[in-house]
Amino acid sequence: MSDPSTLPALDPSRRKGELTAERILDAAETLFADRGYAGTTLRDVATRVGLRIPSLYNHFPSKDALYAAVLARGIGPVLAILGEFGVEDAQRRDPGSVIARVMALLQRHPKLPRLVLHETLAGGQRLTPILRDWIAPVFGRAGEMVAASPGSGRWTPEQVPLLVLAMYHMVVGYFASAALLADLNGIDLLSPPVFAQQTELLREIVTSLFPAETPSTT
Amino acid sequence: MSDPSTLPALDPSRRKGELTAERILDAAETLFADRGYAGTTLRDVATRVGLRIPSLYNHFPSKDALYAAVLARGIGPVLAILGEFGVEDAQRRDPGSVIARVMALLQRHPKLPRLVLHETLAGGQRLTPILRDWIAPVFGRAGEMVAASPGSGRWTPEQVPLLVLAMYHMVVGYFASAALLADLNGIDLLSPPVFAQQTELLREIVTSLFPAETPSTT
Amino acid sequence: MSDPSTLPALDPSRRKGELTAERILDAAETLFADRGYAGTTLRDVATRVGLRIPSLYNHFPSKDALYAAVLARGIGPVLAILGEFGVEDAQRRDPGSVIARVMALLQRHPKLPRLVLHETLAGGQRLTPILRDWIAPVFGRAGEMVAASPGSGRWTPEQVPLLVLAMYHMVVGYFASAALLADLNGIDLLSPPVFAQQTELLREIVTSLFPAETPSTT
Amino acid sequence: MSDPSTLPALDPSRRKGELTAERILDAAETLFADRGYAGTTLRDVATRVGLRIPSLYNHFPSKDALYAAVLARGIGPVLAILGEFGVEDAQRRDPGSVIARVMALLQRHPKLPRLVLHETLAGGQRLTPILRDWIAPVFGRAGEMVAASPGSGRWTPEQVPLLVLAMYHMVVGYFASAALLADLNGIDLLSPPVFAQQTELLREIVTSLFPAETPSTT
DNA sequence: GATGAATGAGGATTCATTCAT
DNA sequence: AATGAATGAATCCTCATTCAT
Repeated sequence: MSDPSTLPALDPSRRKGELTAERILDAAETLFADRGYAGTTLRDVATRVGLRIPSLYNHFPSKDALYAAVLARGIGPVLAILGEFGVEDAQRRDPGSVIARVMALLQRHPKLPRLVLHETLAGGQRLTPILRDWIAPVFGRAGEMVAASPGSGRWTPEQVPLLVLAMYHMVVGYFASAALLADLNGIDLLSPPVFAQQTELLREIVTSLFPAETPSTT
Repeated sequence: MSDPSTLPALDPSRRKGELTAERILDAAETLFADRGYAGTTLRDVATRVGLRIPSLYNHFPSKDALYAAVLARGIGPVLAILGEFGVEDAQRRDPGSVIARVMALLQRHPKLPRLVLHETLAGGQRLTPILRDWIAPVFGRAGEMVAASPGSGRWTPEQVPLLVLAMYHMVVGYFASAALLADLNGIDLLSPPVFAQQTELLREIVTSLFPAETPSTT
Repeated sequence: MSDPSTLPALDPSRRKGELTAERILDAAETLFADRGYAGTTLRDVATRVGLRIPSLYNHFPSKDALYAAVLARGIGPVLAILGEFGVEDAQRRDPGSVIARVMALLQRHPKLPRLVLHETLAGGQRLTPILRDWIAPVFGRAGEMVAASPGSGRWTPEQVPLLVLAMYHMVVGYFASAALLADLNGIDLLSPPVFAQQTELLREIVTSLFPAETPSTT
Repeated sequence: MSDPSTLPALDPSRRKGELTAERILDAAETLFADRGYAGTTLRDVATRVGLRIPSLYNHFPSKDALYAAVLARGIGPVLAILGEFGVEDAQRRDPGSVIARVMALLQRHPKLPRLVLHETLAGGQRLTPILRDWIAPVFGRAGEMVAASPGSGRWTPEQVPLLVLAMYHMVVGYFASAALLADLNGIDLLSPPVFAQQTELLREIVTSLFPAETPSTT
């Protein structure tokens, strides 16, 4: 994200300001993901960035705006990528690969699920528009993918949205529980081996739910 | 939860006192579940109960204690019931029925999952002991049940905890998303028909994952 | 204002609270009159009362509300008294006595003119409604009084409001300048002798403007 | 005030610089007159000029200095002109013409009275020296003029300063109330017709107070 | 058991100012 | 001359808590 070498020489002063904004976003993302909106203090953010509180206001006009920016920066790219498959993948024989790719994507944005979950618990009051505009379509497309999947014959149309939701929860909840399990059992869910195991598990679960071979007998 | 009709005529003053504590717990439970610990204010609680803030201190010594009491009151009965099956049910042929019963149990305590999820997201810092003492054993027992299930041959021992976790997330996440979906799509996940559908779906999913009859052929 | 001896024994606790509120109003009145709204800080008010800032919020919900209360408490009684004459006095032969009585009234509320003047300078933005409801009628009545005065034949109907305004400014401005002149020349405009002189002057001025005996010839 | 058209072609860069300072003074004058010192923010000033805050510091070393400059620029010319008459006019038969000329002068500097009034209310603490040096002499000269006026026989020497003050307040208060009345009644006191009426009214009032013809009969 | 009053600590935000660019 | 960034101080206000009543 902050890779100066790849960028053509910008006006250095602007560059610096943008970097600071990015660092603020990084700090805020972590804190919001950990503690939620109410539990996060601008003092925490500032301290983490190595600034004084008023300096934050040189980059974001309010705590709310900072939160929105964190969400936008986090959700945007993920949804963009999410939007890419779905068209082609619905036709594939392997729905399990989709969930594996989602996991891989989220592995690079592990704070996002917690961020979204905080919002979800709060009823999305603060940023319902963002959620409405961004998440709803993804759920819709996911439903279409499920419906188009080979093994979807098992499920009634009414079940499809709930099925998507359940898979969503399996994925998102995994990230949500990571911190707690690390604290409780010393197991780091986000460590590569465990993560690979989880991905494999999800793939198997999906495969179970969409038994691709079923139509072969027909 | 606060069901005065079932109580025999108590000494009115004492009963009133208990009722007040109960009413505070009710209000706090709702608010903590909705907004988390940091997002909930004693003012909110007091207003919801129809008291002034200092009165809360006649019943609970601090906000933290109130939170702990809410968690204890919420988690306790559920875990108690959860503890009952497991022994017998592990022997049964139908792991799906277990999850159905959990759903039925949580339907009567719908705020509990959100409460726990808030804690989970926060890393359980505030009340790790409660979680350690209460939740960890349940997970352990659930793992044993899964391992003892007829269809468990599919899963390696390493996968079992992750499998339990995934099912846990499917259940808990469902309650967590209820408020948001109600707000977003107008769908009330907690309405009886949808809830029944979800329960049935989970049962089918579990059945898929533990194909009880399959091994009969082997 | 705070005269406990005349009041029947109230519930002491309530009494105390009301006294505190009154003391806050006193302090705020002085400060708002001296420095205006923006120039007055709650810290100043609290310090002057001998409280900490948050305690102010036990009595007034916001700085704005405190300001409104100060204005209401200050303007209310004055306007009430102002409203009393006008009916009868319009019939009198001596318009100068009215202004003398206004001066006597304001002598007991010397901060009020400065308070109102601050508002006036600010365009009354903050409390236009109060001004509209309270001051406008007084001006209207004053205009009627002027029009009904014996010597009013000199003035055209269009001049009457401007005449009222000019007299208003003579009165109000006197109080506004008091602090400055005390500071600059050491003259205390509010000292009884000077004040009596000013009252007499105003009476003469008004008498000049409404030469009561003139109509006798007509 | 900032009338570029009358200026011969200056060195553009220098001219632009001066213009910027002038524009800052214009903006600040309006804001200080409207909201007083405490109620005016450098952000407001900068926004109104179309600059960022730090740029103001290229032209004025502090908010206080800016305020002083506004006052100096506003008061200076007016006092200069005010100083011109007095000598000659004291001899004239028509004291009403003096006040008419003051009004005409202030019509071109309508913010000045409000600026001064803000200072007056604040006790002149901030800029007492300016007031002492500039305003006191004017009052003194005005007193001399009044004493030298034909109709001054009515007034005792002790009354003269108070009389001057009262007339001062009639004039200054008129400008102070302009904004409020515009807001309240939609009457624009500064519109030419109303202003002419007010000037005429003041002339009549002064004439009443100094009945020039009186000595003729004796 | 309930509450008005008081308060230390801390919340987000604004302000005037400085400095490097 | 203009400005983005940074900041100490102070703004209004809220919070959890205590205490006397």
